[in-house]
Amino acid sequence: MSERDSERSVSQTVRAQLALRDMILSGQLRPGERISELQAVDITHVSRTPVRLALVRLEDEGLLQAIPSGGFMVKAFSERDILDSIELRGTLEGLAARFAAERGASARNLEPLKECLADLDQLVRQDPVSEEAFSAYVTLNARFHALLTELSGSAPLIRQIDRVSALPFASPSGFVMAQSALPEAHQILLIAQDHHRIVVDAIENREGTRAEAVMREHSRLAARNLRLALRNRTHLDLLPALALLKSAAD
Amino acid sequence: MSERDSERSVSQTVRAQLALRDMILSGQLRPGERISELQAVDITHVSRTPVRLALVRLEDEGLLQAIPSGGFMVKAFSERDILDSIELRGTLEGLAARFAAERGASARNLEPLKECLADLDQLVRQDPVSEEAFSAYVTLNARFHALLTELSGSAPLIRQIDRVSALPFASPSGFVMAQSALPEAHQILLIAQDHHRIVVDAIENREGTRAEAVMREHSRLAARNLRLALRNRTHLDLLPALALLKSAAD
DNA sequence: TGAACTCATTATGTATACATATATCTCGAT
DNA sequence: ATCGAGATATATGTATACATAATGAGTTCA
Repeated sequence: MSERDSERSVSQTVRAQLALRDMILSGQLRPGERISELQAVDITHVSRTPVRLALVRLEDEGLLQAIPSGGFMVKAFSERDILDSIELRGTLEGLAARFAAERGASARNLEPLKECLADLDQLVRQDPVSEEAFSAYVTLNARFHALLTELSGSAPLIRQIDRVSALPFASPSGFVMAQSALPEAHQILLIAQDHHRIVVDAIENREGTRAEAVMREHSRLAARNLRLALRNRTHLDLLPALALLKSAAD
Repeated sequence: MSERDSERSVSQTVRAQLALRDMILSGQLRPGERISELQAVDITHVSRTPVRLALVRLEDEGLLQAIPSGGFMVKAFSERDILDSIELRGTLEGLAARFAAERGASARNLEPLKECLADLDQLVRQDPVSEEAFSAYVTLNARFHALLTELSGSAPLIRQIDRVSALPFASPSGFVMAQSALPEAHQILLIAQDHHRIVVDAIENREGTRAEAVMREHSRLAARNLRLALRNRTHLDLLPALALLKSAAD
């Protein structure tokens, strides 16, 4: 019921944006495919005006690409693009961690991050990590990264990180679920959590360079997960984001 | 004449975007001020539909801020925001330089960058740098940074750098003209050019870390210029970008 | 057979009318 | 005098009609 309420209260523009985004990420609209406004109108059942705004928003979200002669097409990403986006996020989160450290995040501001860290600890402790635990991990992990980003205290940086993380395959939790299907799952989780711990410690001790380096390395776990997932091509269904991957067959 | 042609050929949306951007950067629309669609219609003489698109574009350009209840206001930046944006650009350009170095930019791709470097050398050699030389420097400097960014070969990274550099005070050439009025002008120019030379050298020798570090430091010259310009409050008129600065008086 | 041109179709660009939400100002009551 | 309610004005949200540009199919000519 609350969903129907929110559906009613939300603007047509947002509704269209959500619907189109879903179709792109689920692969119903394929990379390279042109997406005309009228087609989008049919899909979303809203008129051209909000549809057009939704398309523009999806463009700067990075999911669509403007066609020079007008209109939009679904953006296609190479594996390299994805890896670069991950490295990019790592670099920005590294900067955020450095800012937090150098500027002396107050104990009060560090508190939520530490709580989040403790919650994550509890999850990671289980040896065979249950499916639900993985799902909870994804949520908490996202929260940890969001808190860390906030801790930088830099609005321009927060903005950029949010923009990069909007691409599902570049987001901090983008490949965690895929990882759950891997034999190395628990091991990677332990390493990731160790990174989390180190970063908080470094920030607390004002070790900017250390905090930065660790966050950079941390993001490379996502790259590792991606490569592993692509190799054992099982469970790719856990990665809707890969619908955007340029297939080599094309 | 060509200007009139281009004015005619360009879409109303772009025209509105340009007009509004000018007014924001020139300070005719002040930070914090709400900018209603009808007001924008009056200013730009185009109808609400393209005006609205222009406003959305200016929002993700970073010049406007969405108001929760709808509409937009001119974004206000603190001095800290500006400094952070510069550091952010430096970090991203550093990553671009590292990519270029690690991935082995080919001699053929390095050529244009080296030419640009040589052109800059000639300008910098003059001791009292003329006004025109400064202006030429701005152009060439922008070109150098663009070429370097391209050299990373990473579309996602290029995109991000372009986004950051869209803010006038974060762009590589944002404070060069202001610098021209300073007594330290020539000295800073020499240092900047030395950075340029080192970065090219590092890329050529595949020294990724060195290239990255130098580009980071390079961006801090802009921060230095900003501080100097704000201190000797003369020649602030050379910095239209500062129209966006939150005044302490407010 | 292939290249180019024409015309029909379909796309986007723009303006505007209408609907709805939000802010403001006045007036009245406490 | 201050607070609150209601009306008025003004904002944005949405739909749609019309204008214009791009696209593609079919045909004709070299």
